[in-house]
Amino acid sequence: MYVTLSSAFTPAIAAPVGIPNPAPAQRRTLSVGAHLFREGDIANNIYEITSGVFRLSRVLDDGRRQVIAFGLPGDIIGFPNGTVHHSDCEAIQAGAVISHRRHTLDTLKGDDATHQRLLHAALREISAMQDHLMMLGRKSAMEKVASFLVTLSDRIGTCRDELTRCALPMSRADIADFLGLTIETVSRTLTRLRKAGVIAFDRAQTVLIKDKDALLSAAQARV
Amino acid sequence: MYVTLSSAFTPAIAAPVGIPNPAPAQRRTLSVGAHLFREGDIANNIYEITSGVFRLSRVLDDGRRQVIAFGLPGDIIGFPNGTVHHSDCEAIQAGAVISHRRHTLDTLKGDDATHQRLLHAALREISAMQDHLMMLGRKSAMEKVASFLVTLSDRIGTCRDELTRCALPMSRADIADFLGLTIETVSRTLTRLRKAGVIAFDRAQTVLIKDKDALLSAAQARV
DNA sequence: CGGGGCCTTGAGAGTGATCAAGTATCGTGG
DNA sequence: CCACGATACTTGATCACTCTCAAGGCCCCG
Repeated sequence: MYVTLSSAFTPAIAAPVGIPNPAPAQRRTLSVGAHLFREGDIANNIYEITSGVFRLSRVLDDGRRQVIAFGLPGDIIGFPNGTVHHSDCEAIQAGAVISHRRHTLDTLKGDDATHQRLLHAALREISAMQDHLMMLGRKSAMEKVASFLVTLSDRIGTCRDELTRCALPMSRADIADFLGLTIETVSRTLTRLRKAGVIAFDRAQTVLIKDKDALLSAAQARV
Repeated sequence: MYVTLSSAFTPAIAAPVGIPNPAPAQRRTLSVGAHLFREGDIANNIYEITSGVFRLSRVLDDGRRQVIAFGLPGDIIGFPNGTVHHSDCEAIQAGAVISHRRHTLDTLKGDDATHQRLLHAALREISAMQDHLMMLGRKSAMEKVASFLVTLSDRIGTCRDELTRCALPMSRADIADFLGLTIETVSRTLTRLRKAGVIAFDRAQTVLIKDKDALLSAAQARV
C-alpha cells in the first residue's frame, strides 16, 4: 500500500485555534465483520478511515446486493442524507476510524477546517460515483474487472521489478457486487486475464500485475 | 476513469474574517441543446436549476454514454471536484439556472445560508447516486424502466382521476443511457408495460400511469 | 486429517444487444 | 394547409454475453 495516510490525516482535535468548543472526534476500532453502521441506524457521525478496509453496500428485499464503495485508509464514509443511513458499512479487514460528529459537516458552528475536509471528501465521492455509474452502466465484464484492478492497484498496489503487487482485501462476491456481475463471471474474467499473461495470482487474495499497459487497454476508455 | 486528486483540493486556508465580498448569484438562460458546461471546462460555478430540464452525462472515447442525472427545477448541478468538470451538462428543455460562485461551497467566506443549501444538495446527490448504482448494477431492464417511471412521476407527475400524467422531457436514447440499456430495450419494455395495461401513451413524450401499484411492483424493491 | 468456506471451471439457458426494417411525429417550406 | 424530409420511436429476428445451475478443487483452520 502507498503506506498511508494516518499521518496525512491529522485528526481534528489538533487544531482548535479560537474555537471554544471543537467537536470531539472519537476513535473507534472494528474487527472483521463488525458493522460501522447499518441501514436504518441514526446517522450521527461521519467516519474517517485510518486503517483497515470497509465495505459500503445496499441490499434489496430479495437479497440482491450492490456494493457502493470500498473504504480504504484516508477515505471518508457515511455521509448523511436524512436522519438515518440508507446503506450498511462493514469492516472486511480489521481497522479503525475517527468519528466526526455529523454537525461538523451539517452546520457551520464548529471546526471549520474539518468541515472543509469533510465537504471536499463529499465532492470527491460524487466524482468517484460518477465513474462507478459509467462502469456499471456501460462497460463489459472485462472492462469492469480490469478497471477495478487498475483503480485498486493505484490506491494500494506496490511497484517492484516491473511488477505491481496488489492485495485484494475483499472476496470475489464483494468484487462481483461492486461491479454488478456474478462471482463466476468475476472469476472467469480474472482467469482470462491470467491466461493472457496480464496478471498472476498469489493465493487468490493477491494479484500481480504483469502487464499494466494491457490491463489499461482492457479497462478501455480514458483512464 | 480518472484519478481523483486530493491535492487539487487544498482549500484556501487564509480566510479573511471580514467577508466584504458576498458572491453574486447570476441568472442564465439556455435553449434546447445549449451546454451549461462541457467536460474539461473550468468549474467556476455551481448551478441551481430554476426551469427547464438538463442532462448530465459522461462519454467514453468510443461514444458510449452514461447519463449521470437529469436536472429538474430545484435541482443543483455541477458540483466541482478538481478544477475542471468531468461531465457534460446540456439543456434538453429550455430553461434557466442561477449560477453560484464555486467558492460559495468551496470555502467558508461568503453566504453561509447558500453554502448550507449547496452542501445539503451535494449530500442528497450522493444518496440519489447510490440508488442509481443499485439500479444499474442489480436491476433487470423491466425493473429499471419501472423504477425510472416511478421516480420521474413522483417528481413531475400530476395526478387526476386515478391517473398520473407524466411528461418525458428526455428522448428514449437519454432514458437508455440513464438506465444502462439500449434504445430498443427501453422501447420494448415500455411497450410491454403498455400492453399489460400498466401505462398508456400520449404521443410518446407523455406517459399515463394507469396502475401505480403494478408499476411499483414491477420496479421491485424500495427505491 | 477432515470440514467448510471460497474460488474455479463447465455446460446450458436467458436477457438484453445488435442488425434491420417499418411507422409515427415534428419541423420546414412550398 | 399540406407535402416532404428528417428524426425519433417501435417492432422483428438473431446473436452473444453474462447468468444460472452444478460440480470439483483449493486453502485455511480446527
